[in-house]
This record gives sequence, C-alpha cells and structure tokens, in this order.
Amino acid sequence: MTAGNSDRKHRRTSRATGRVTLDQVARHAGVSPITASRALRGLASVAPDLVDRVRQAADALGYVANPAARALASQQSQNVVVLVPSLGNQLFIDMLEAIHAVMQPHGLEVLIGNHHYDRDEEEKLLRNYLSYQPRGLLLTGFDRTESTRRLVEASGVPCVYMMDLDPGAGLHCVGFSQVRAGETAARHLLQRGRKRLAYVGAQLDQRTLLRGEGYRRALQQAGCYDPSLEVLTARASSVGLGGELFGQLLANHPDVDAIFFGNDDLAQGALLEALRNGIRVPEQVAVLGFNDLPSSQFMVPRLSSIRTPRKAIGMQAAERLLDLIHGRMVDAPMLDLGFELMVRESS
Amino acid sequence: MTAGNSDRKHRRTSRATGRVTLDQVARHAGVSPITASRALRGLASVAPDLVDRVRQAADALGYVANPAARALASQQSQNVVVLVPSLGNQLFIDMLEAIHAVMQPHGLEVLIGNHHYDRDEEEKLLRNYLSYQPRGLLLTGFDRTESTRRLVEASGVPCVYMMDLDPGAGLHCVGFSQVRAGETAARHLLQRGRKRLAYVGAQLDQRTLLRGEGYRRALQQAGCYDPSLEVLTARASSVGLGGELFGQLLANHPDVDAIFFGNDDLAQGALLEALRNGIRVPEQVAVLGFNDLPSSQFMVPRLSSIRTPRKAIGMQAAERLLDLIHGRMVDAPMLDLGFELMVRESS
DNA sequence: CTGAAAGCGCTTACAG
DNA sequence: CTGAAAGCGCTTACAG
Repeated sequence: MTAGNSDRKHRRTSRATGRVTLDQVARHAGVSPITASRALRGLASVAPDLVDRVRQAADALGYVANPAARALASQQSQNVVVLVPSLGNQLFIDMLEAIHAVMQPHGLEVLIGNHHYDRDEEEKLLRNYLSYQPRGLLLTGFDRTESTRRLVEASGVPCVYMMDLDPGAGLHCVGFSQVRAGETAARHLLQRGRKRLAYVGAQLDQRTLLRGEGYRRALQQAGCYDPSLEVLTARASSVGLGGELFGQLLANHPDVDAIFFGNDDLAQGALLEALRNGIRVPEQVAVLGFNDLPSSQFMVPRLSSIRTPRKAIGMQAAERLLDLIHGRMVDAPMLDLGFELMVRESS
Repeated sequence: MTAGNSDRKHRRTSRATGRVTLDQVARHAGVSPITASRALRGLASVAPDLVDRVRQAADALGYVANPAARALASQQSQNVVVLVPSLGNQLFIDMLEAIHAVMQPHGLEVLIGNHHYDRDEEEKLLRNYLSYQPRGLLLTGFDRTESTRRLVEASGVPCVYMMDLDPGAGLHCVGFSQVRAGETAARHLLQRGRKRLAYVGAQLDQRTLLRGEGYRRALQQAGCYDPSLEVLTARASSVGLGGELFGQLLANHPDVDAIFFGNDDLAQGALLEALRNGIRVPEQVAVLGFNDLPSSQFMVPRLSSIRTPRKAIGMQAAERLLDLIHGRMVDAPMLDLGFELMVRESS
C-alpha cells in the first residue's frame, strides 16, 4: 500500500541497518548488483555509460561500501598493519605519517600496533591483526621471536621491514645500516682528535645495540676502545635519563672527551645537564646525538647528530609494500636509504 | 575416498581460505555452530560443560573469529574510532596510549585518525570511519564543521569528546577548562609582580584560542591588558618557532616581563633562545609553558608549566565510552579533570 | 538450554 | 560486456 516501500525485497526478518546498499544503487541505476560492484571498483569490462550511471546512482544515494561485507566476500581486507616499537619517539611518528600518506589514496586503512619494545607483545599483536586478513605488513627491524617470524611466513601476507637492513639480505627491507651509522659517529669524533670516547644507549633495542657495535668496531680499529666507556641501560630513552647518565659518566670517568648518544633525547639531556653544571661542550666533552630530531638544532650548543631518513623510510617501505601487494616486480629486496652526519656546535 | 576430507560440506566452488572456521570448531566439539558461537562469546544460556568443550576445541584448532564475518552478521564492528588533531604533540600520544590500554582488554580495536588540525580532513576521516560501523567515537575538542556534527549525531554512535569541556554542557566530555587554565597562568604571572605580560600561541586551534581568552580576561581584570602583546600564528607549534617568536617579541616590545606560551615546545624554544642571547630568565622575563611535557623540567632554567592530565583524559574518556556502549548509566555528561600549575625556575 | 533456517552485503566463479 | 546463483563466516530471530 505504502508507495515507495514496495520495492523492498527479501527483507523478511529485517536485520537491515537502513544504510544504502549496493542493491539499491544497482536498482537506481537499472543494472544488476554485480555490474554495479564492478563499475564502482573500476574493473574494466563494464561499458563506460553504465559506469557513469552507477557512479551517479551511488553519489545520489550516498552509497559507501560496507568494508565487512567486502572483506568477507573477497577474503581480503583493505587493511595494512604497521607495527612499531614506540610512539614516544618522534622517529616512528614521522614514519607512520609517511606510510599513511602513501596508503590513504589507495583506499588502504593503516592499523597501527605499538609493541613497546616487547617481543611477546609484538607476537600477540601480530596474531590478532592477522585475523583481519591484512593486505600487507610493515614491521620494524628484525629482532623478534621465532614464532612471530613463522607467523609472518605462514600467513603469506606481503611484508616489508623498516629501519634496518636484513643481514640475510633475503627479506624486503627499507632502511640504513645501523652499524655503519655507529662507525660514522665514532670516526667523526676521532677525527676531531678525541681519544676517550663513550657510547650511551638506552632501551637496549637491537638498533641501539647495532649502533654500539659499529662504534666499538671503529674504536678498536683506532686502538682506543675501552669497554668501561660503554653505558647501556634498558630504561626508556628520555631527556631526563640523558642528563642522569651524562652526570654519572663524567663522575666515573672525568677524562671522557666525547660521547655518542643512541638517541637525540639523551644527547639533549646531556647538553642541558652540562649547561647546568658549567661543563663546556664541546671544549671539555663533545656530544653527538642520533636521529636529528627537529629540536636538536636549537639546543645550546646546537647538537651534532646523525640524521636518519625516517620519512623516506616510511614512504618507500609503503610504496614497496604496494608493489608486493599488486604483484609488481621489485628489482632488489633491499633499499638502503643511508643517513647523514650533521655537524653543528656540540662536536 | 580420501579419509578426513569427507566431512566437507557445501564447498562446491571452494572459496574457502583454509583458515579454521566456527563450523569446524562446532563439529570438533560436537555441537551446533550457533552453540559454539554463543559459548565463545560467553553468552549465558549455554551449559557449562558445553562451554568447556567448545573452548577446548577452539584452542585445539587455533580458532580465531573472522572479524569481517562477525561484523557483517551482527551489524557492528569491534572498532572504536579516535580522531586527534596531531601526532607530533606528545600530548595526544599519551592520550592515545591510555585509550588503547583501556580498550584492548575489551577486545576493541582502536582506529586512529589524524586530521592535522583541519576541519575538512576531520569530516572526511569521520565519513570514512563511520562506514566501519564503529562501536564508539572519541573526538578531540568541539571545533568542527556543522556537517561533521550532523554526521556524528545521525550515526547514532556513542561519542565522547576529549580535552575540552562542552560549553553547552550537553555532550559527554572529559577534559578541563581551557579558559580557566589560561586565567590561572596569567594570575600566577601577575602574582609574581609582572606587568607587561604576553601570550604566544601557535596552530590557532580552538584550545589555544580559549587559553588566550582566559589569559586576556585575567589581564583585563588586572587592568594591564595590551592587545599588541598577543602573538598568534597559524604555523605549527615547535621548539624552533618558539625561539623565533620569542626573539621577535622582545625585539618589538623590550619591556615585556613575562610570556605565557600555548605549548611547552614553544616555551622550550624561548628558553634556549634566551640562553643563546644572554637574556636572563626569569629575572628579565618570566616564561611559562603549557602541558608540562616530560623534558620541560630539565630545561635551563627548569620550565614552569601547566600540567594537563592527558593520560587521565584518555583513560576516563575511554571508560566513559565503554559505559555508553554498554548502555550503562552515566551520572553527569561532563567530567572535569582539572590541571595543575607547576612552578619551577622560569617564572 | 539448544538448533535449523535465514540473512548480513558484498564478490567469486561460471555462463552466456 | 552483463548477470543469476552461490558463497564468504559469522549472528539474529524464531522455535522448541
């Protein structure tokens, strides 16, 4: 009786949400649902005029596809999962933003997981996210549990690793050599004529360790390596911690004349602590940071640091993942984006 | 013929993924799929021994529910959408972490959207996320387009607003009064005997503006308001910008004796710039920040600031949203978590 | 407390 | 180039 309601078909038990469906768009355009589906997805093999009609119908009705239905039917989601060890480090925020910028135009939703530098948490996160049948995976570094590795492998989901370069050189990765960055840092300080060099790292994540390894290697080569000048702590990296460790180091080893910090926040804390205690940088002790955070160049004195291409890493890793998802050929699995030594006032 | 494969039913065209389904769990446990579903979801009305059998079957087979199928059948996802204006500000990272910590144990997936302080981008994000049929919405502040507002309203999805308090007092919100925080800042500086007070804010987001309003109000009341001492810029807040604006302000108004910054990064930049130019803080000019970022207490001199409860805001907003989702009564729509003036060396 | 049937809104696989 | 049928893997609504 009620006009306008008569075209409702198979809606017996009425579990419908009221939102516009593909069926309604198809009816509005006068085509079958499957044609509407193909037209909206931009599949070839649909007559151009039909595509137009369907598009207009969709616009007119304000149709937005139901991602759950799409995922269920096609057995694949529009999700891409990114796992990072921390959100407190600007480094990873920059990477995430870049990834987002690349994925968004492709209609891919970025699911962000933060595992807080915890291998078990990473495994749990991955297990959960895999149930979403993601199109791709973006993981940070290579330090993870064996079963996480198997999980990734068994899933068959394309995966790109960020930040580090795969020592085995078999996995798709975009980053730079952490070891060489550490070496470069040490060499720079040695060239400045420093003899008593220290390395201070927090978090004890693999990249911090690798940087330390490069650093050690360079010092051993120069014949001035002293293991007691390596200060590593599992505590989280922060400005406060940097100041604290700086104070302790100088108290225990007054002859230290250069310090390389595993992250800029630590180095910034050291600079502030030096300022507070009248320790002259770089005259008495040179300070070198890592990552070159935006604020580092404004420190007093301006912090020397190693600039890492985290934005480029996020972008390129995302592009690379897109290639893998779409089955495009990738020439080499490894993409080394390098790093840049920024010499300013503190070293 | 092949044993073990004979129980495959209605798998004619074989679109199955190979992953373990509810059907298999049910068969393994010797119950119907629907009973298995109910058992796994912890619905009452299932015999305890059946629940056990189903749970064991699920464990044995490594069953993980397909979120897409669940969402499609139940017409609701396990997603909660959070929209923040920025990820560059530690403030929002802390909020997000807290939200995550609350939602995770409830099996709710947090989808994060960053609208970069752009109202149109927020609207676009929301429109997209709404297609996911989220269980709840967590939005930042009250400054948005009219159609975004209508979108939220029309969706019927429970929503809690963070950071600000609703001027209309009708919406669910968890935060503190930005205006009162600005007033508190100004009063503190006035009590210190300062007369020529400036306000420096970046980003021009509503909260920065509201803080400025409170500040202005207090100054007018004290009879020392000077509009030329209000420096507002749409540029993004950063340490570098803080130093720059500090320098300009003192060049144009050498008699300024106190500055309130809309965010700590600006204030930190000012402190560093002062240090570099031999301007004594707080003797010549007092500096007060906002948010009390972790590094602020280590600045030289230690930065006074207004500590904002962003972790608590995230937590309480998430809890509140959980209440709304589960239809629990909420006593008052507004939750004022306040703020705390941290007086250190710079003021 | 348990289950057979139907349906959620899409896409795949098969025909024409 | 287009479509009717079936199915993705769950849950709702209805019976018993």
